[in-house]
Amino acid sequence: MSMGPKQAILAEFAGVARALGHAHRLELLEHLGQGERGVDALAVRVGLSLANASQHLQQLRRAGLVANRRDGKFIYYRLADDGVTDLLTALRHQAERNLAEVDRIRRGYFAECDSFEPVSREELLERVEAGLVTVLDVRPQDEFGQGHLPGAINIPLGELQDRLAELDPDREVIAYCRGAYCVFAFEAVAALRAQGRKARRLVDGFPEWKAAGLPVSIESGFRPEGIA
Amino acid sequence: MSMGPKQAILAEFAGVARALGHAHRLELLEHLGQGERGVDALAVRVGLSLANASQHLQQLRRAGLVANRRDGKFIYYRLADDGVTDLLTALRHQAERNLAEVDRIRRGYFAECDSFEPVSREELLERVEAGLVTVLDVRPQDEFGQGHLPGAINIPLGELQDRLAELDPDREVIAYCRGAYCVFAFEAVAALRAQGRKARRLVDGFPEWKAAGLPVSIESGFRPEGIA
DNA sequence: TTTACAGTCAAGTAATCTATTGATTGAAGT
DNA sequence: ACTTCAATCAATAGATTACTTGACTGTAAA
Repeated sequence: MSMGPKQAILAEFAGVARALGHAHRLELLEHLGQGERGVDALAVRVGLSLANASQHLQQLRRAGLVANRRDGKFIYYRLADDGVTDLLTALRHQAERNLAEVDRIRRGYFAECDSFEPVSREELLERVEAGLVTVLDVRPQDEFGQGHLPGAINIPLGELQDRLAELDPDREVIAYCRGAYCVFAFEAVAALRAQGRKARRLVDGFPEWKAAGLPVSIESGFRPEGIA
Repeated sequence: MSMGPKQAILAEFAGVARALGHAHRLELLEHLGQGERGVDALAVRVGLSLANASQHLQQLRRAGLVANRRDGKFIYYRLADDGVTDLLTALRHQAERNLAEVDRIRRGYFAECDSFEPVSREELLERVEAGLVTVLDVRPQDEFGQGHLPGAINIPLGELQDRLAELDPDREVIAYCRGAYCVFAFEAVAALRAQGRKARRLVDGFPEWKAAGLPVSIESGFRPEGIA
């Protein structure tokens, strides 16, 4: 049952990959990409029982993908480092390139919203510099508070209809949310276009922006817990 | 039991990750990184039964990580694209950064050989330009034939002692093999240093070189099958 | 101290994954 | 047609994983 050093190391790598091998854990990682959170908040957002979420989080911790800290009676989990987002991005790109099934699901659900090319990070930076666009963060308020694109306006998706007045009608809106497959930005763009506004979405979300080393704003005095 | 588009897509991503979640499959991918191979050759090299290797390869194919083609009665598998190597590299880096266990195994087995800093791809290119080093490929002959670094000399590890005369004693040797955890390069460097030669190893192996878009030489008329 | 709550642990069942065995398919050669 | 060989398929037993339930630990507040 013994094996060489290479097999031992490959077994460790395989352990990391297996930790990524469950949709619930990927969704937990997506939420952790927004900032650190308590177990209960994660469980609610991902739709898991508390015990189940706890166990998935511990698998991620054993694989070195997340870390945690205790503060009072809460335990906050966070991504181990920005490299985790890079690994998730590599996984996503691989799946998008070579899995017909992913493409089929994308086309089925996201077809109409996706008909306008998403905006790259570089293009967004240029157009913000030039003062041509409004950057719109459609995530819940607390996620916005833990970090967001500089100069972005936060209007959670549910409030968008009521707060349209806050957006300059003459400027194009570029919306973003949690990541490439978070539906918030898709729906926000669809809603804005239905109102006759010019709107596109950023190609991916906040965690990828941060992992790319681009500047991030944080509200002073944010509360890590609490659902807005 | 139904779920939204995001969950469906995350489940696909998880499937790709799960395909990477077994040491044998990672080793198969490492071998496929050298070039395409038949099922039997892979099974022998990785030490699996034919049926078992076949089934692992089919899992990799379902996940879109490898592709295959039939030629006569042989079926040749290959990596789906160079992005697979990128994903494997991202996985390796993540594990190296955050898993103490990987570090422990490295130290235990590779300590003495690793005491000299590995050479980066950039440094190798510079020193080859300047004519300062001999590049040594210690993989089996057939893997060399399917693609190797330009100007590299191929001496499989087992023949190194007998063919020392082919290496200029006054030039430093930079050895490489299949990848960062392939032991061939470690052992070649150790053997050369034991002979009083100057020798270091390239930081990783041939697949990473190729995936980085650097130039690759291929022997004309190579035979994909056959163990040297 | 007691109570309350966040989170973990332990145990059990159902489902999934792994590796082996032997049968089967598909292409070549006789 | 028959044989041969590469590879896949099918069926199985044993191991691992997922989710639930209920008990337990650690911290804070009454």
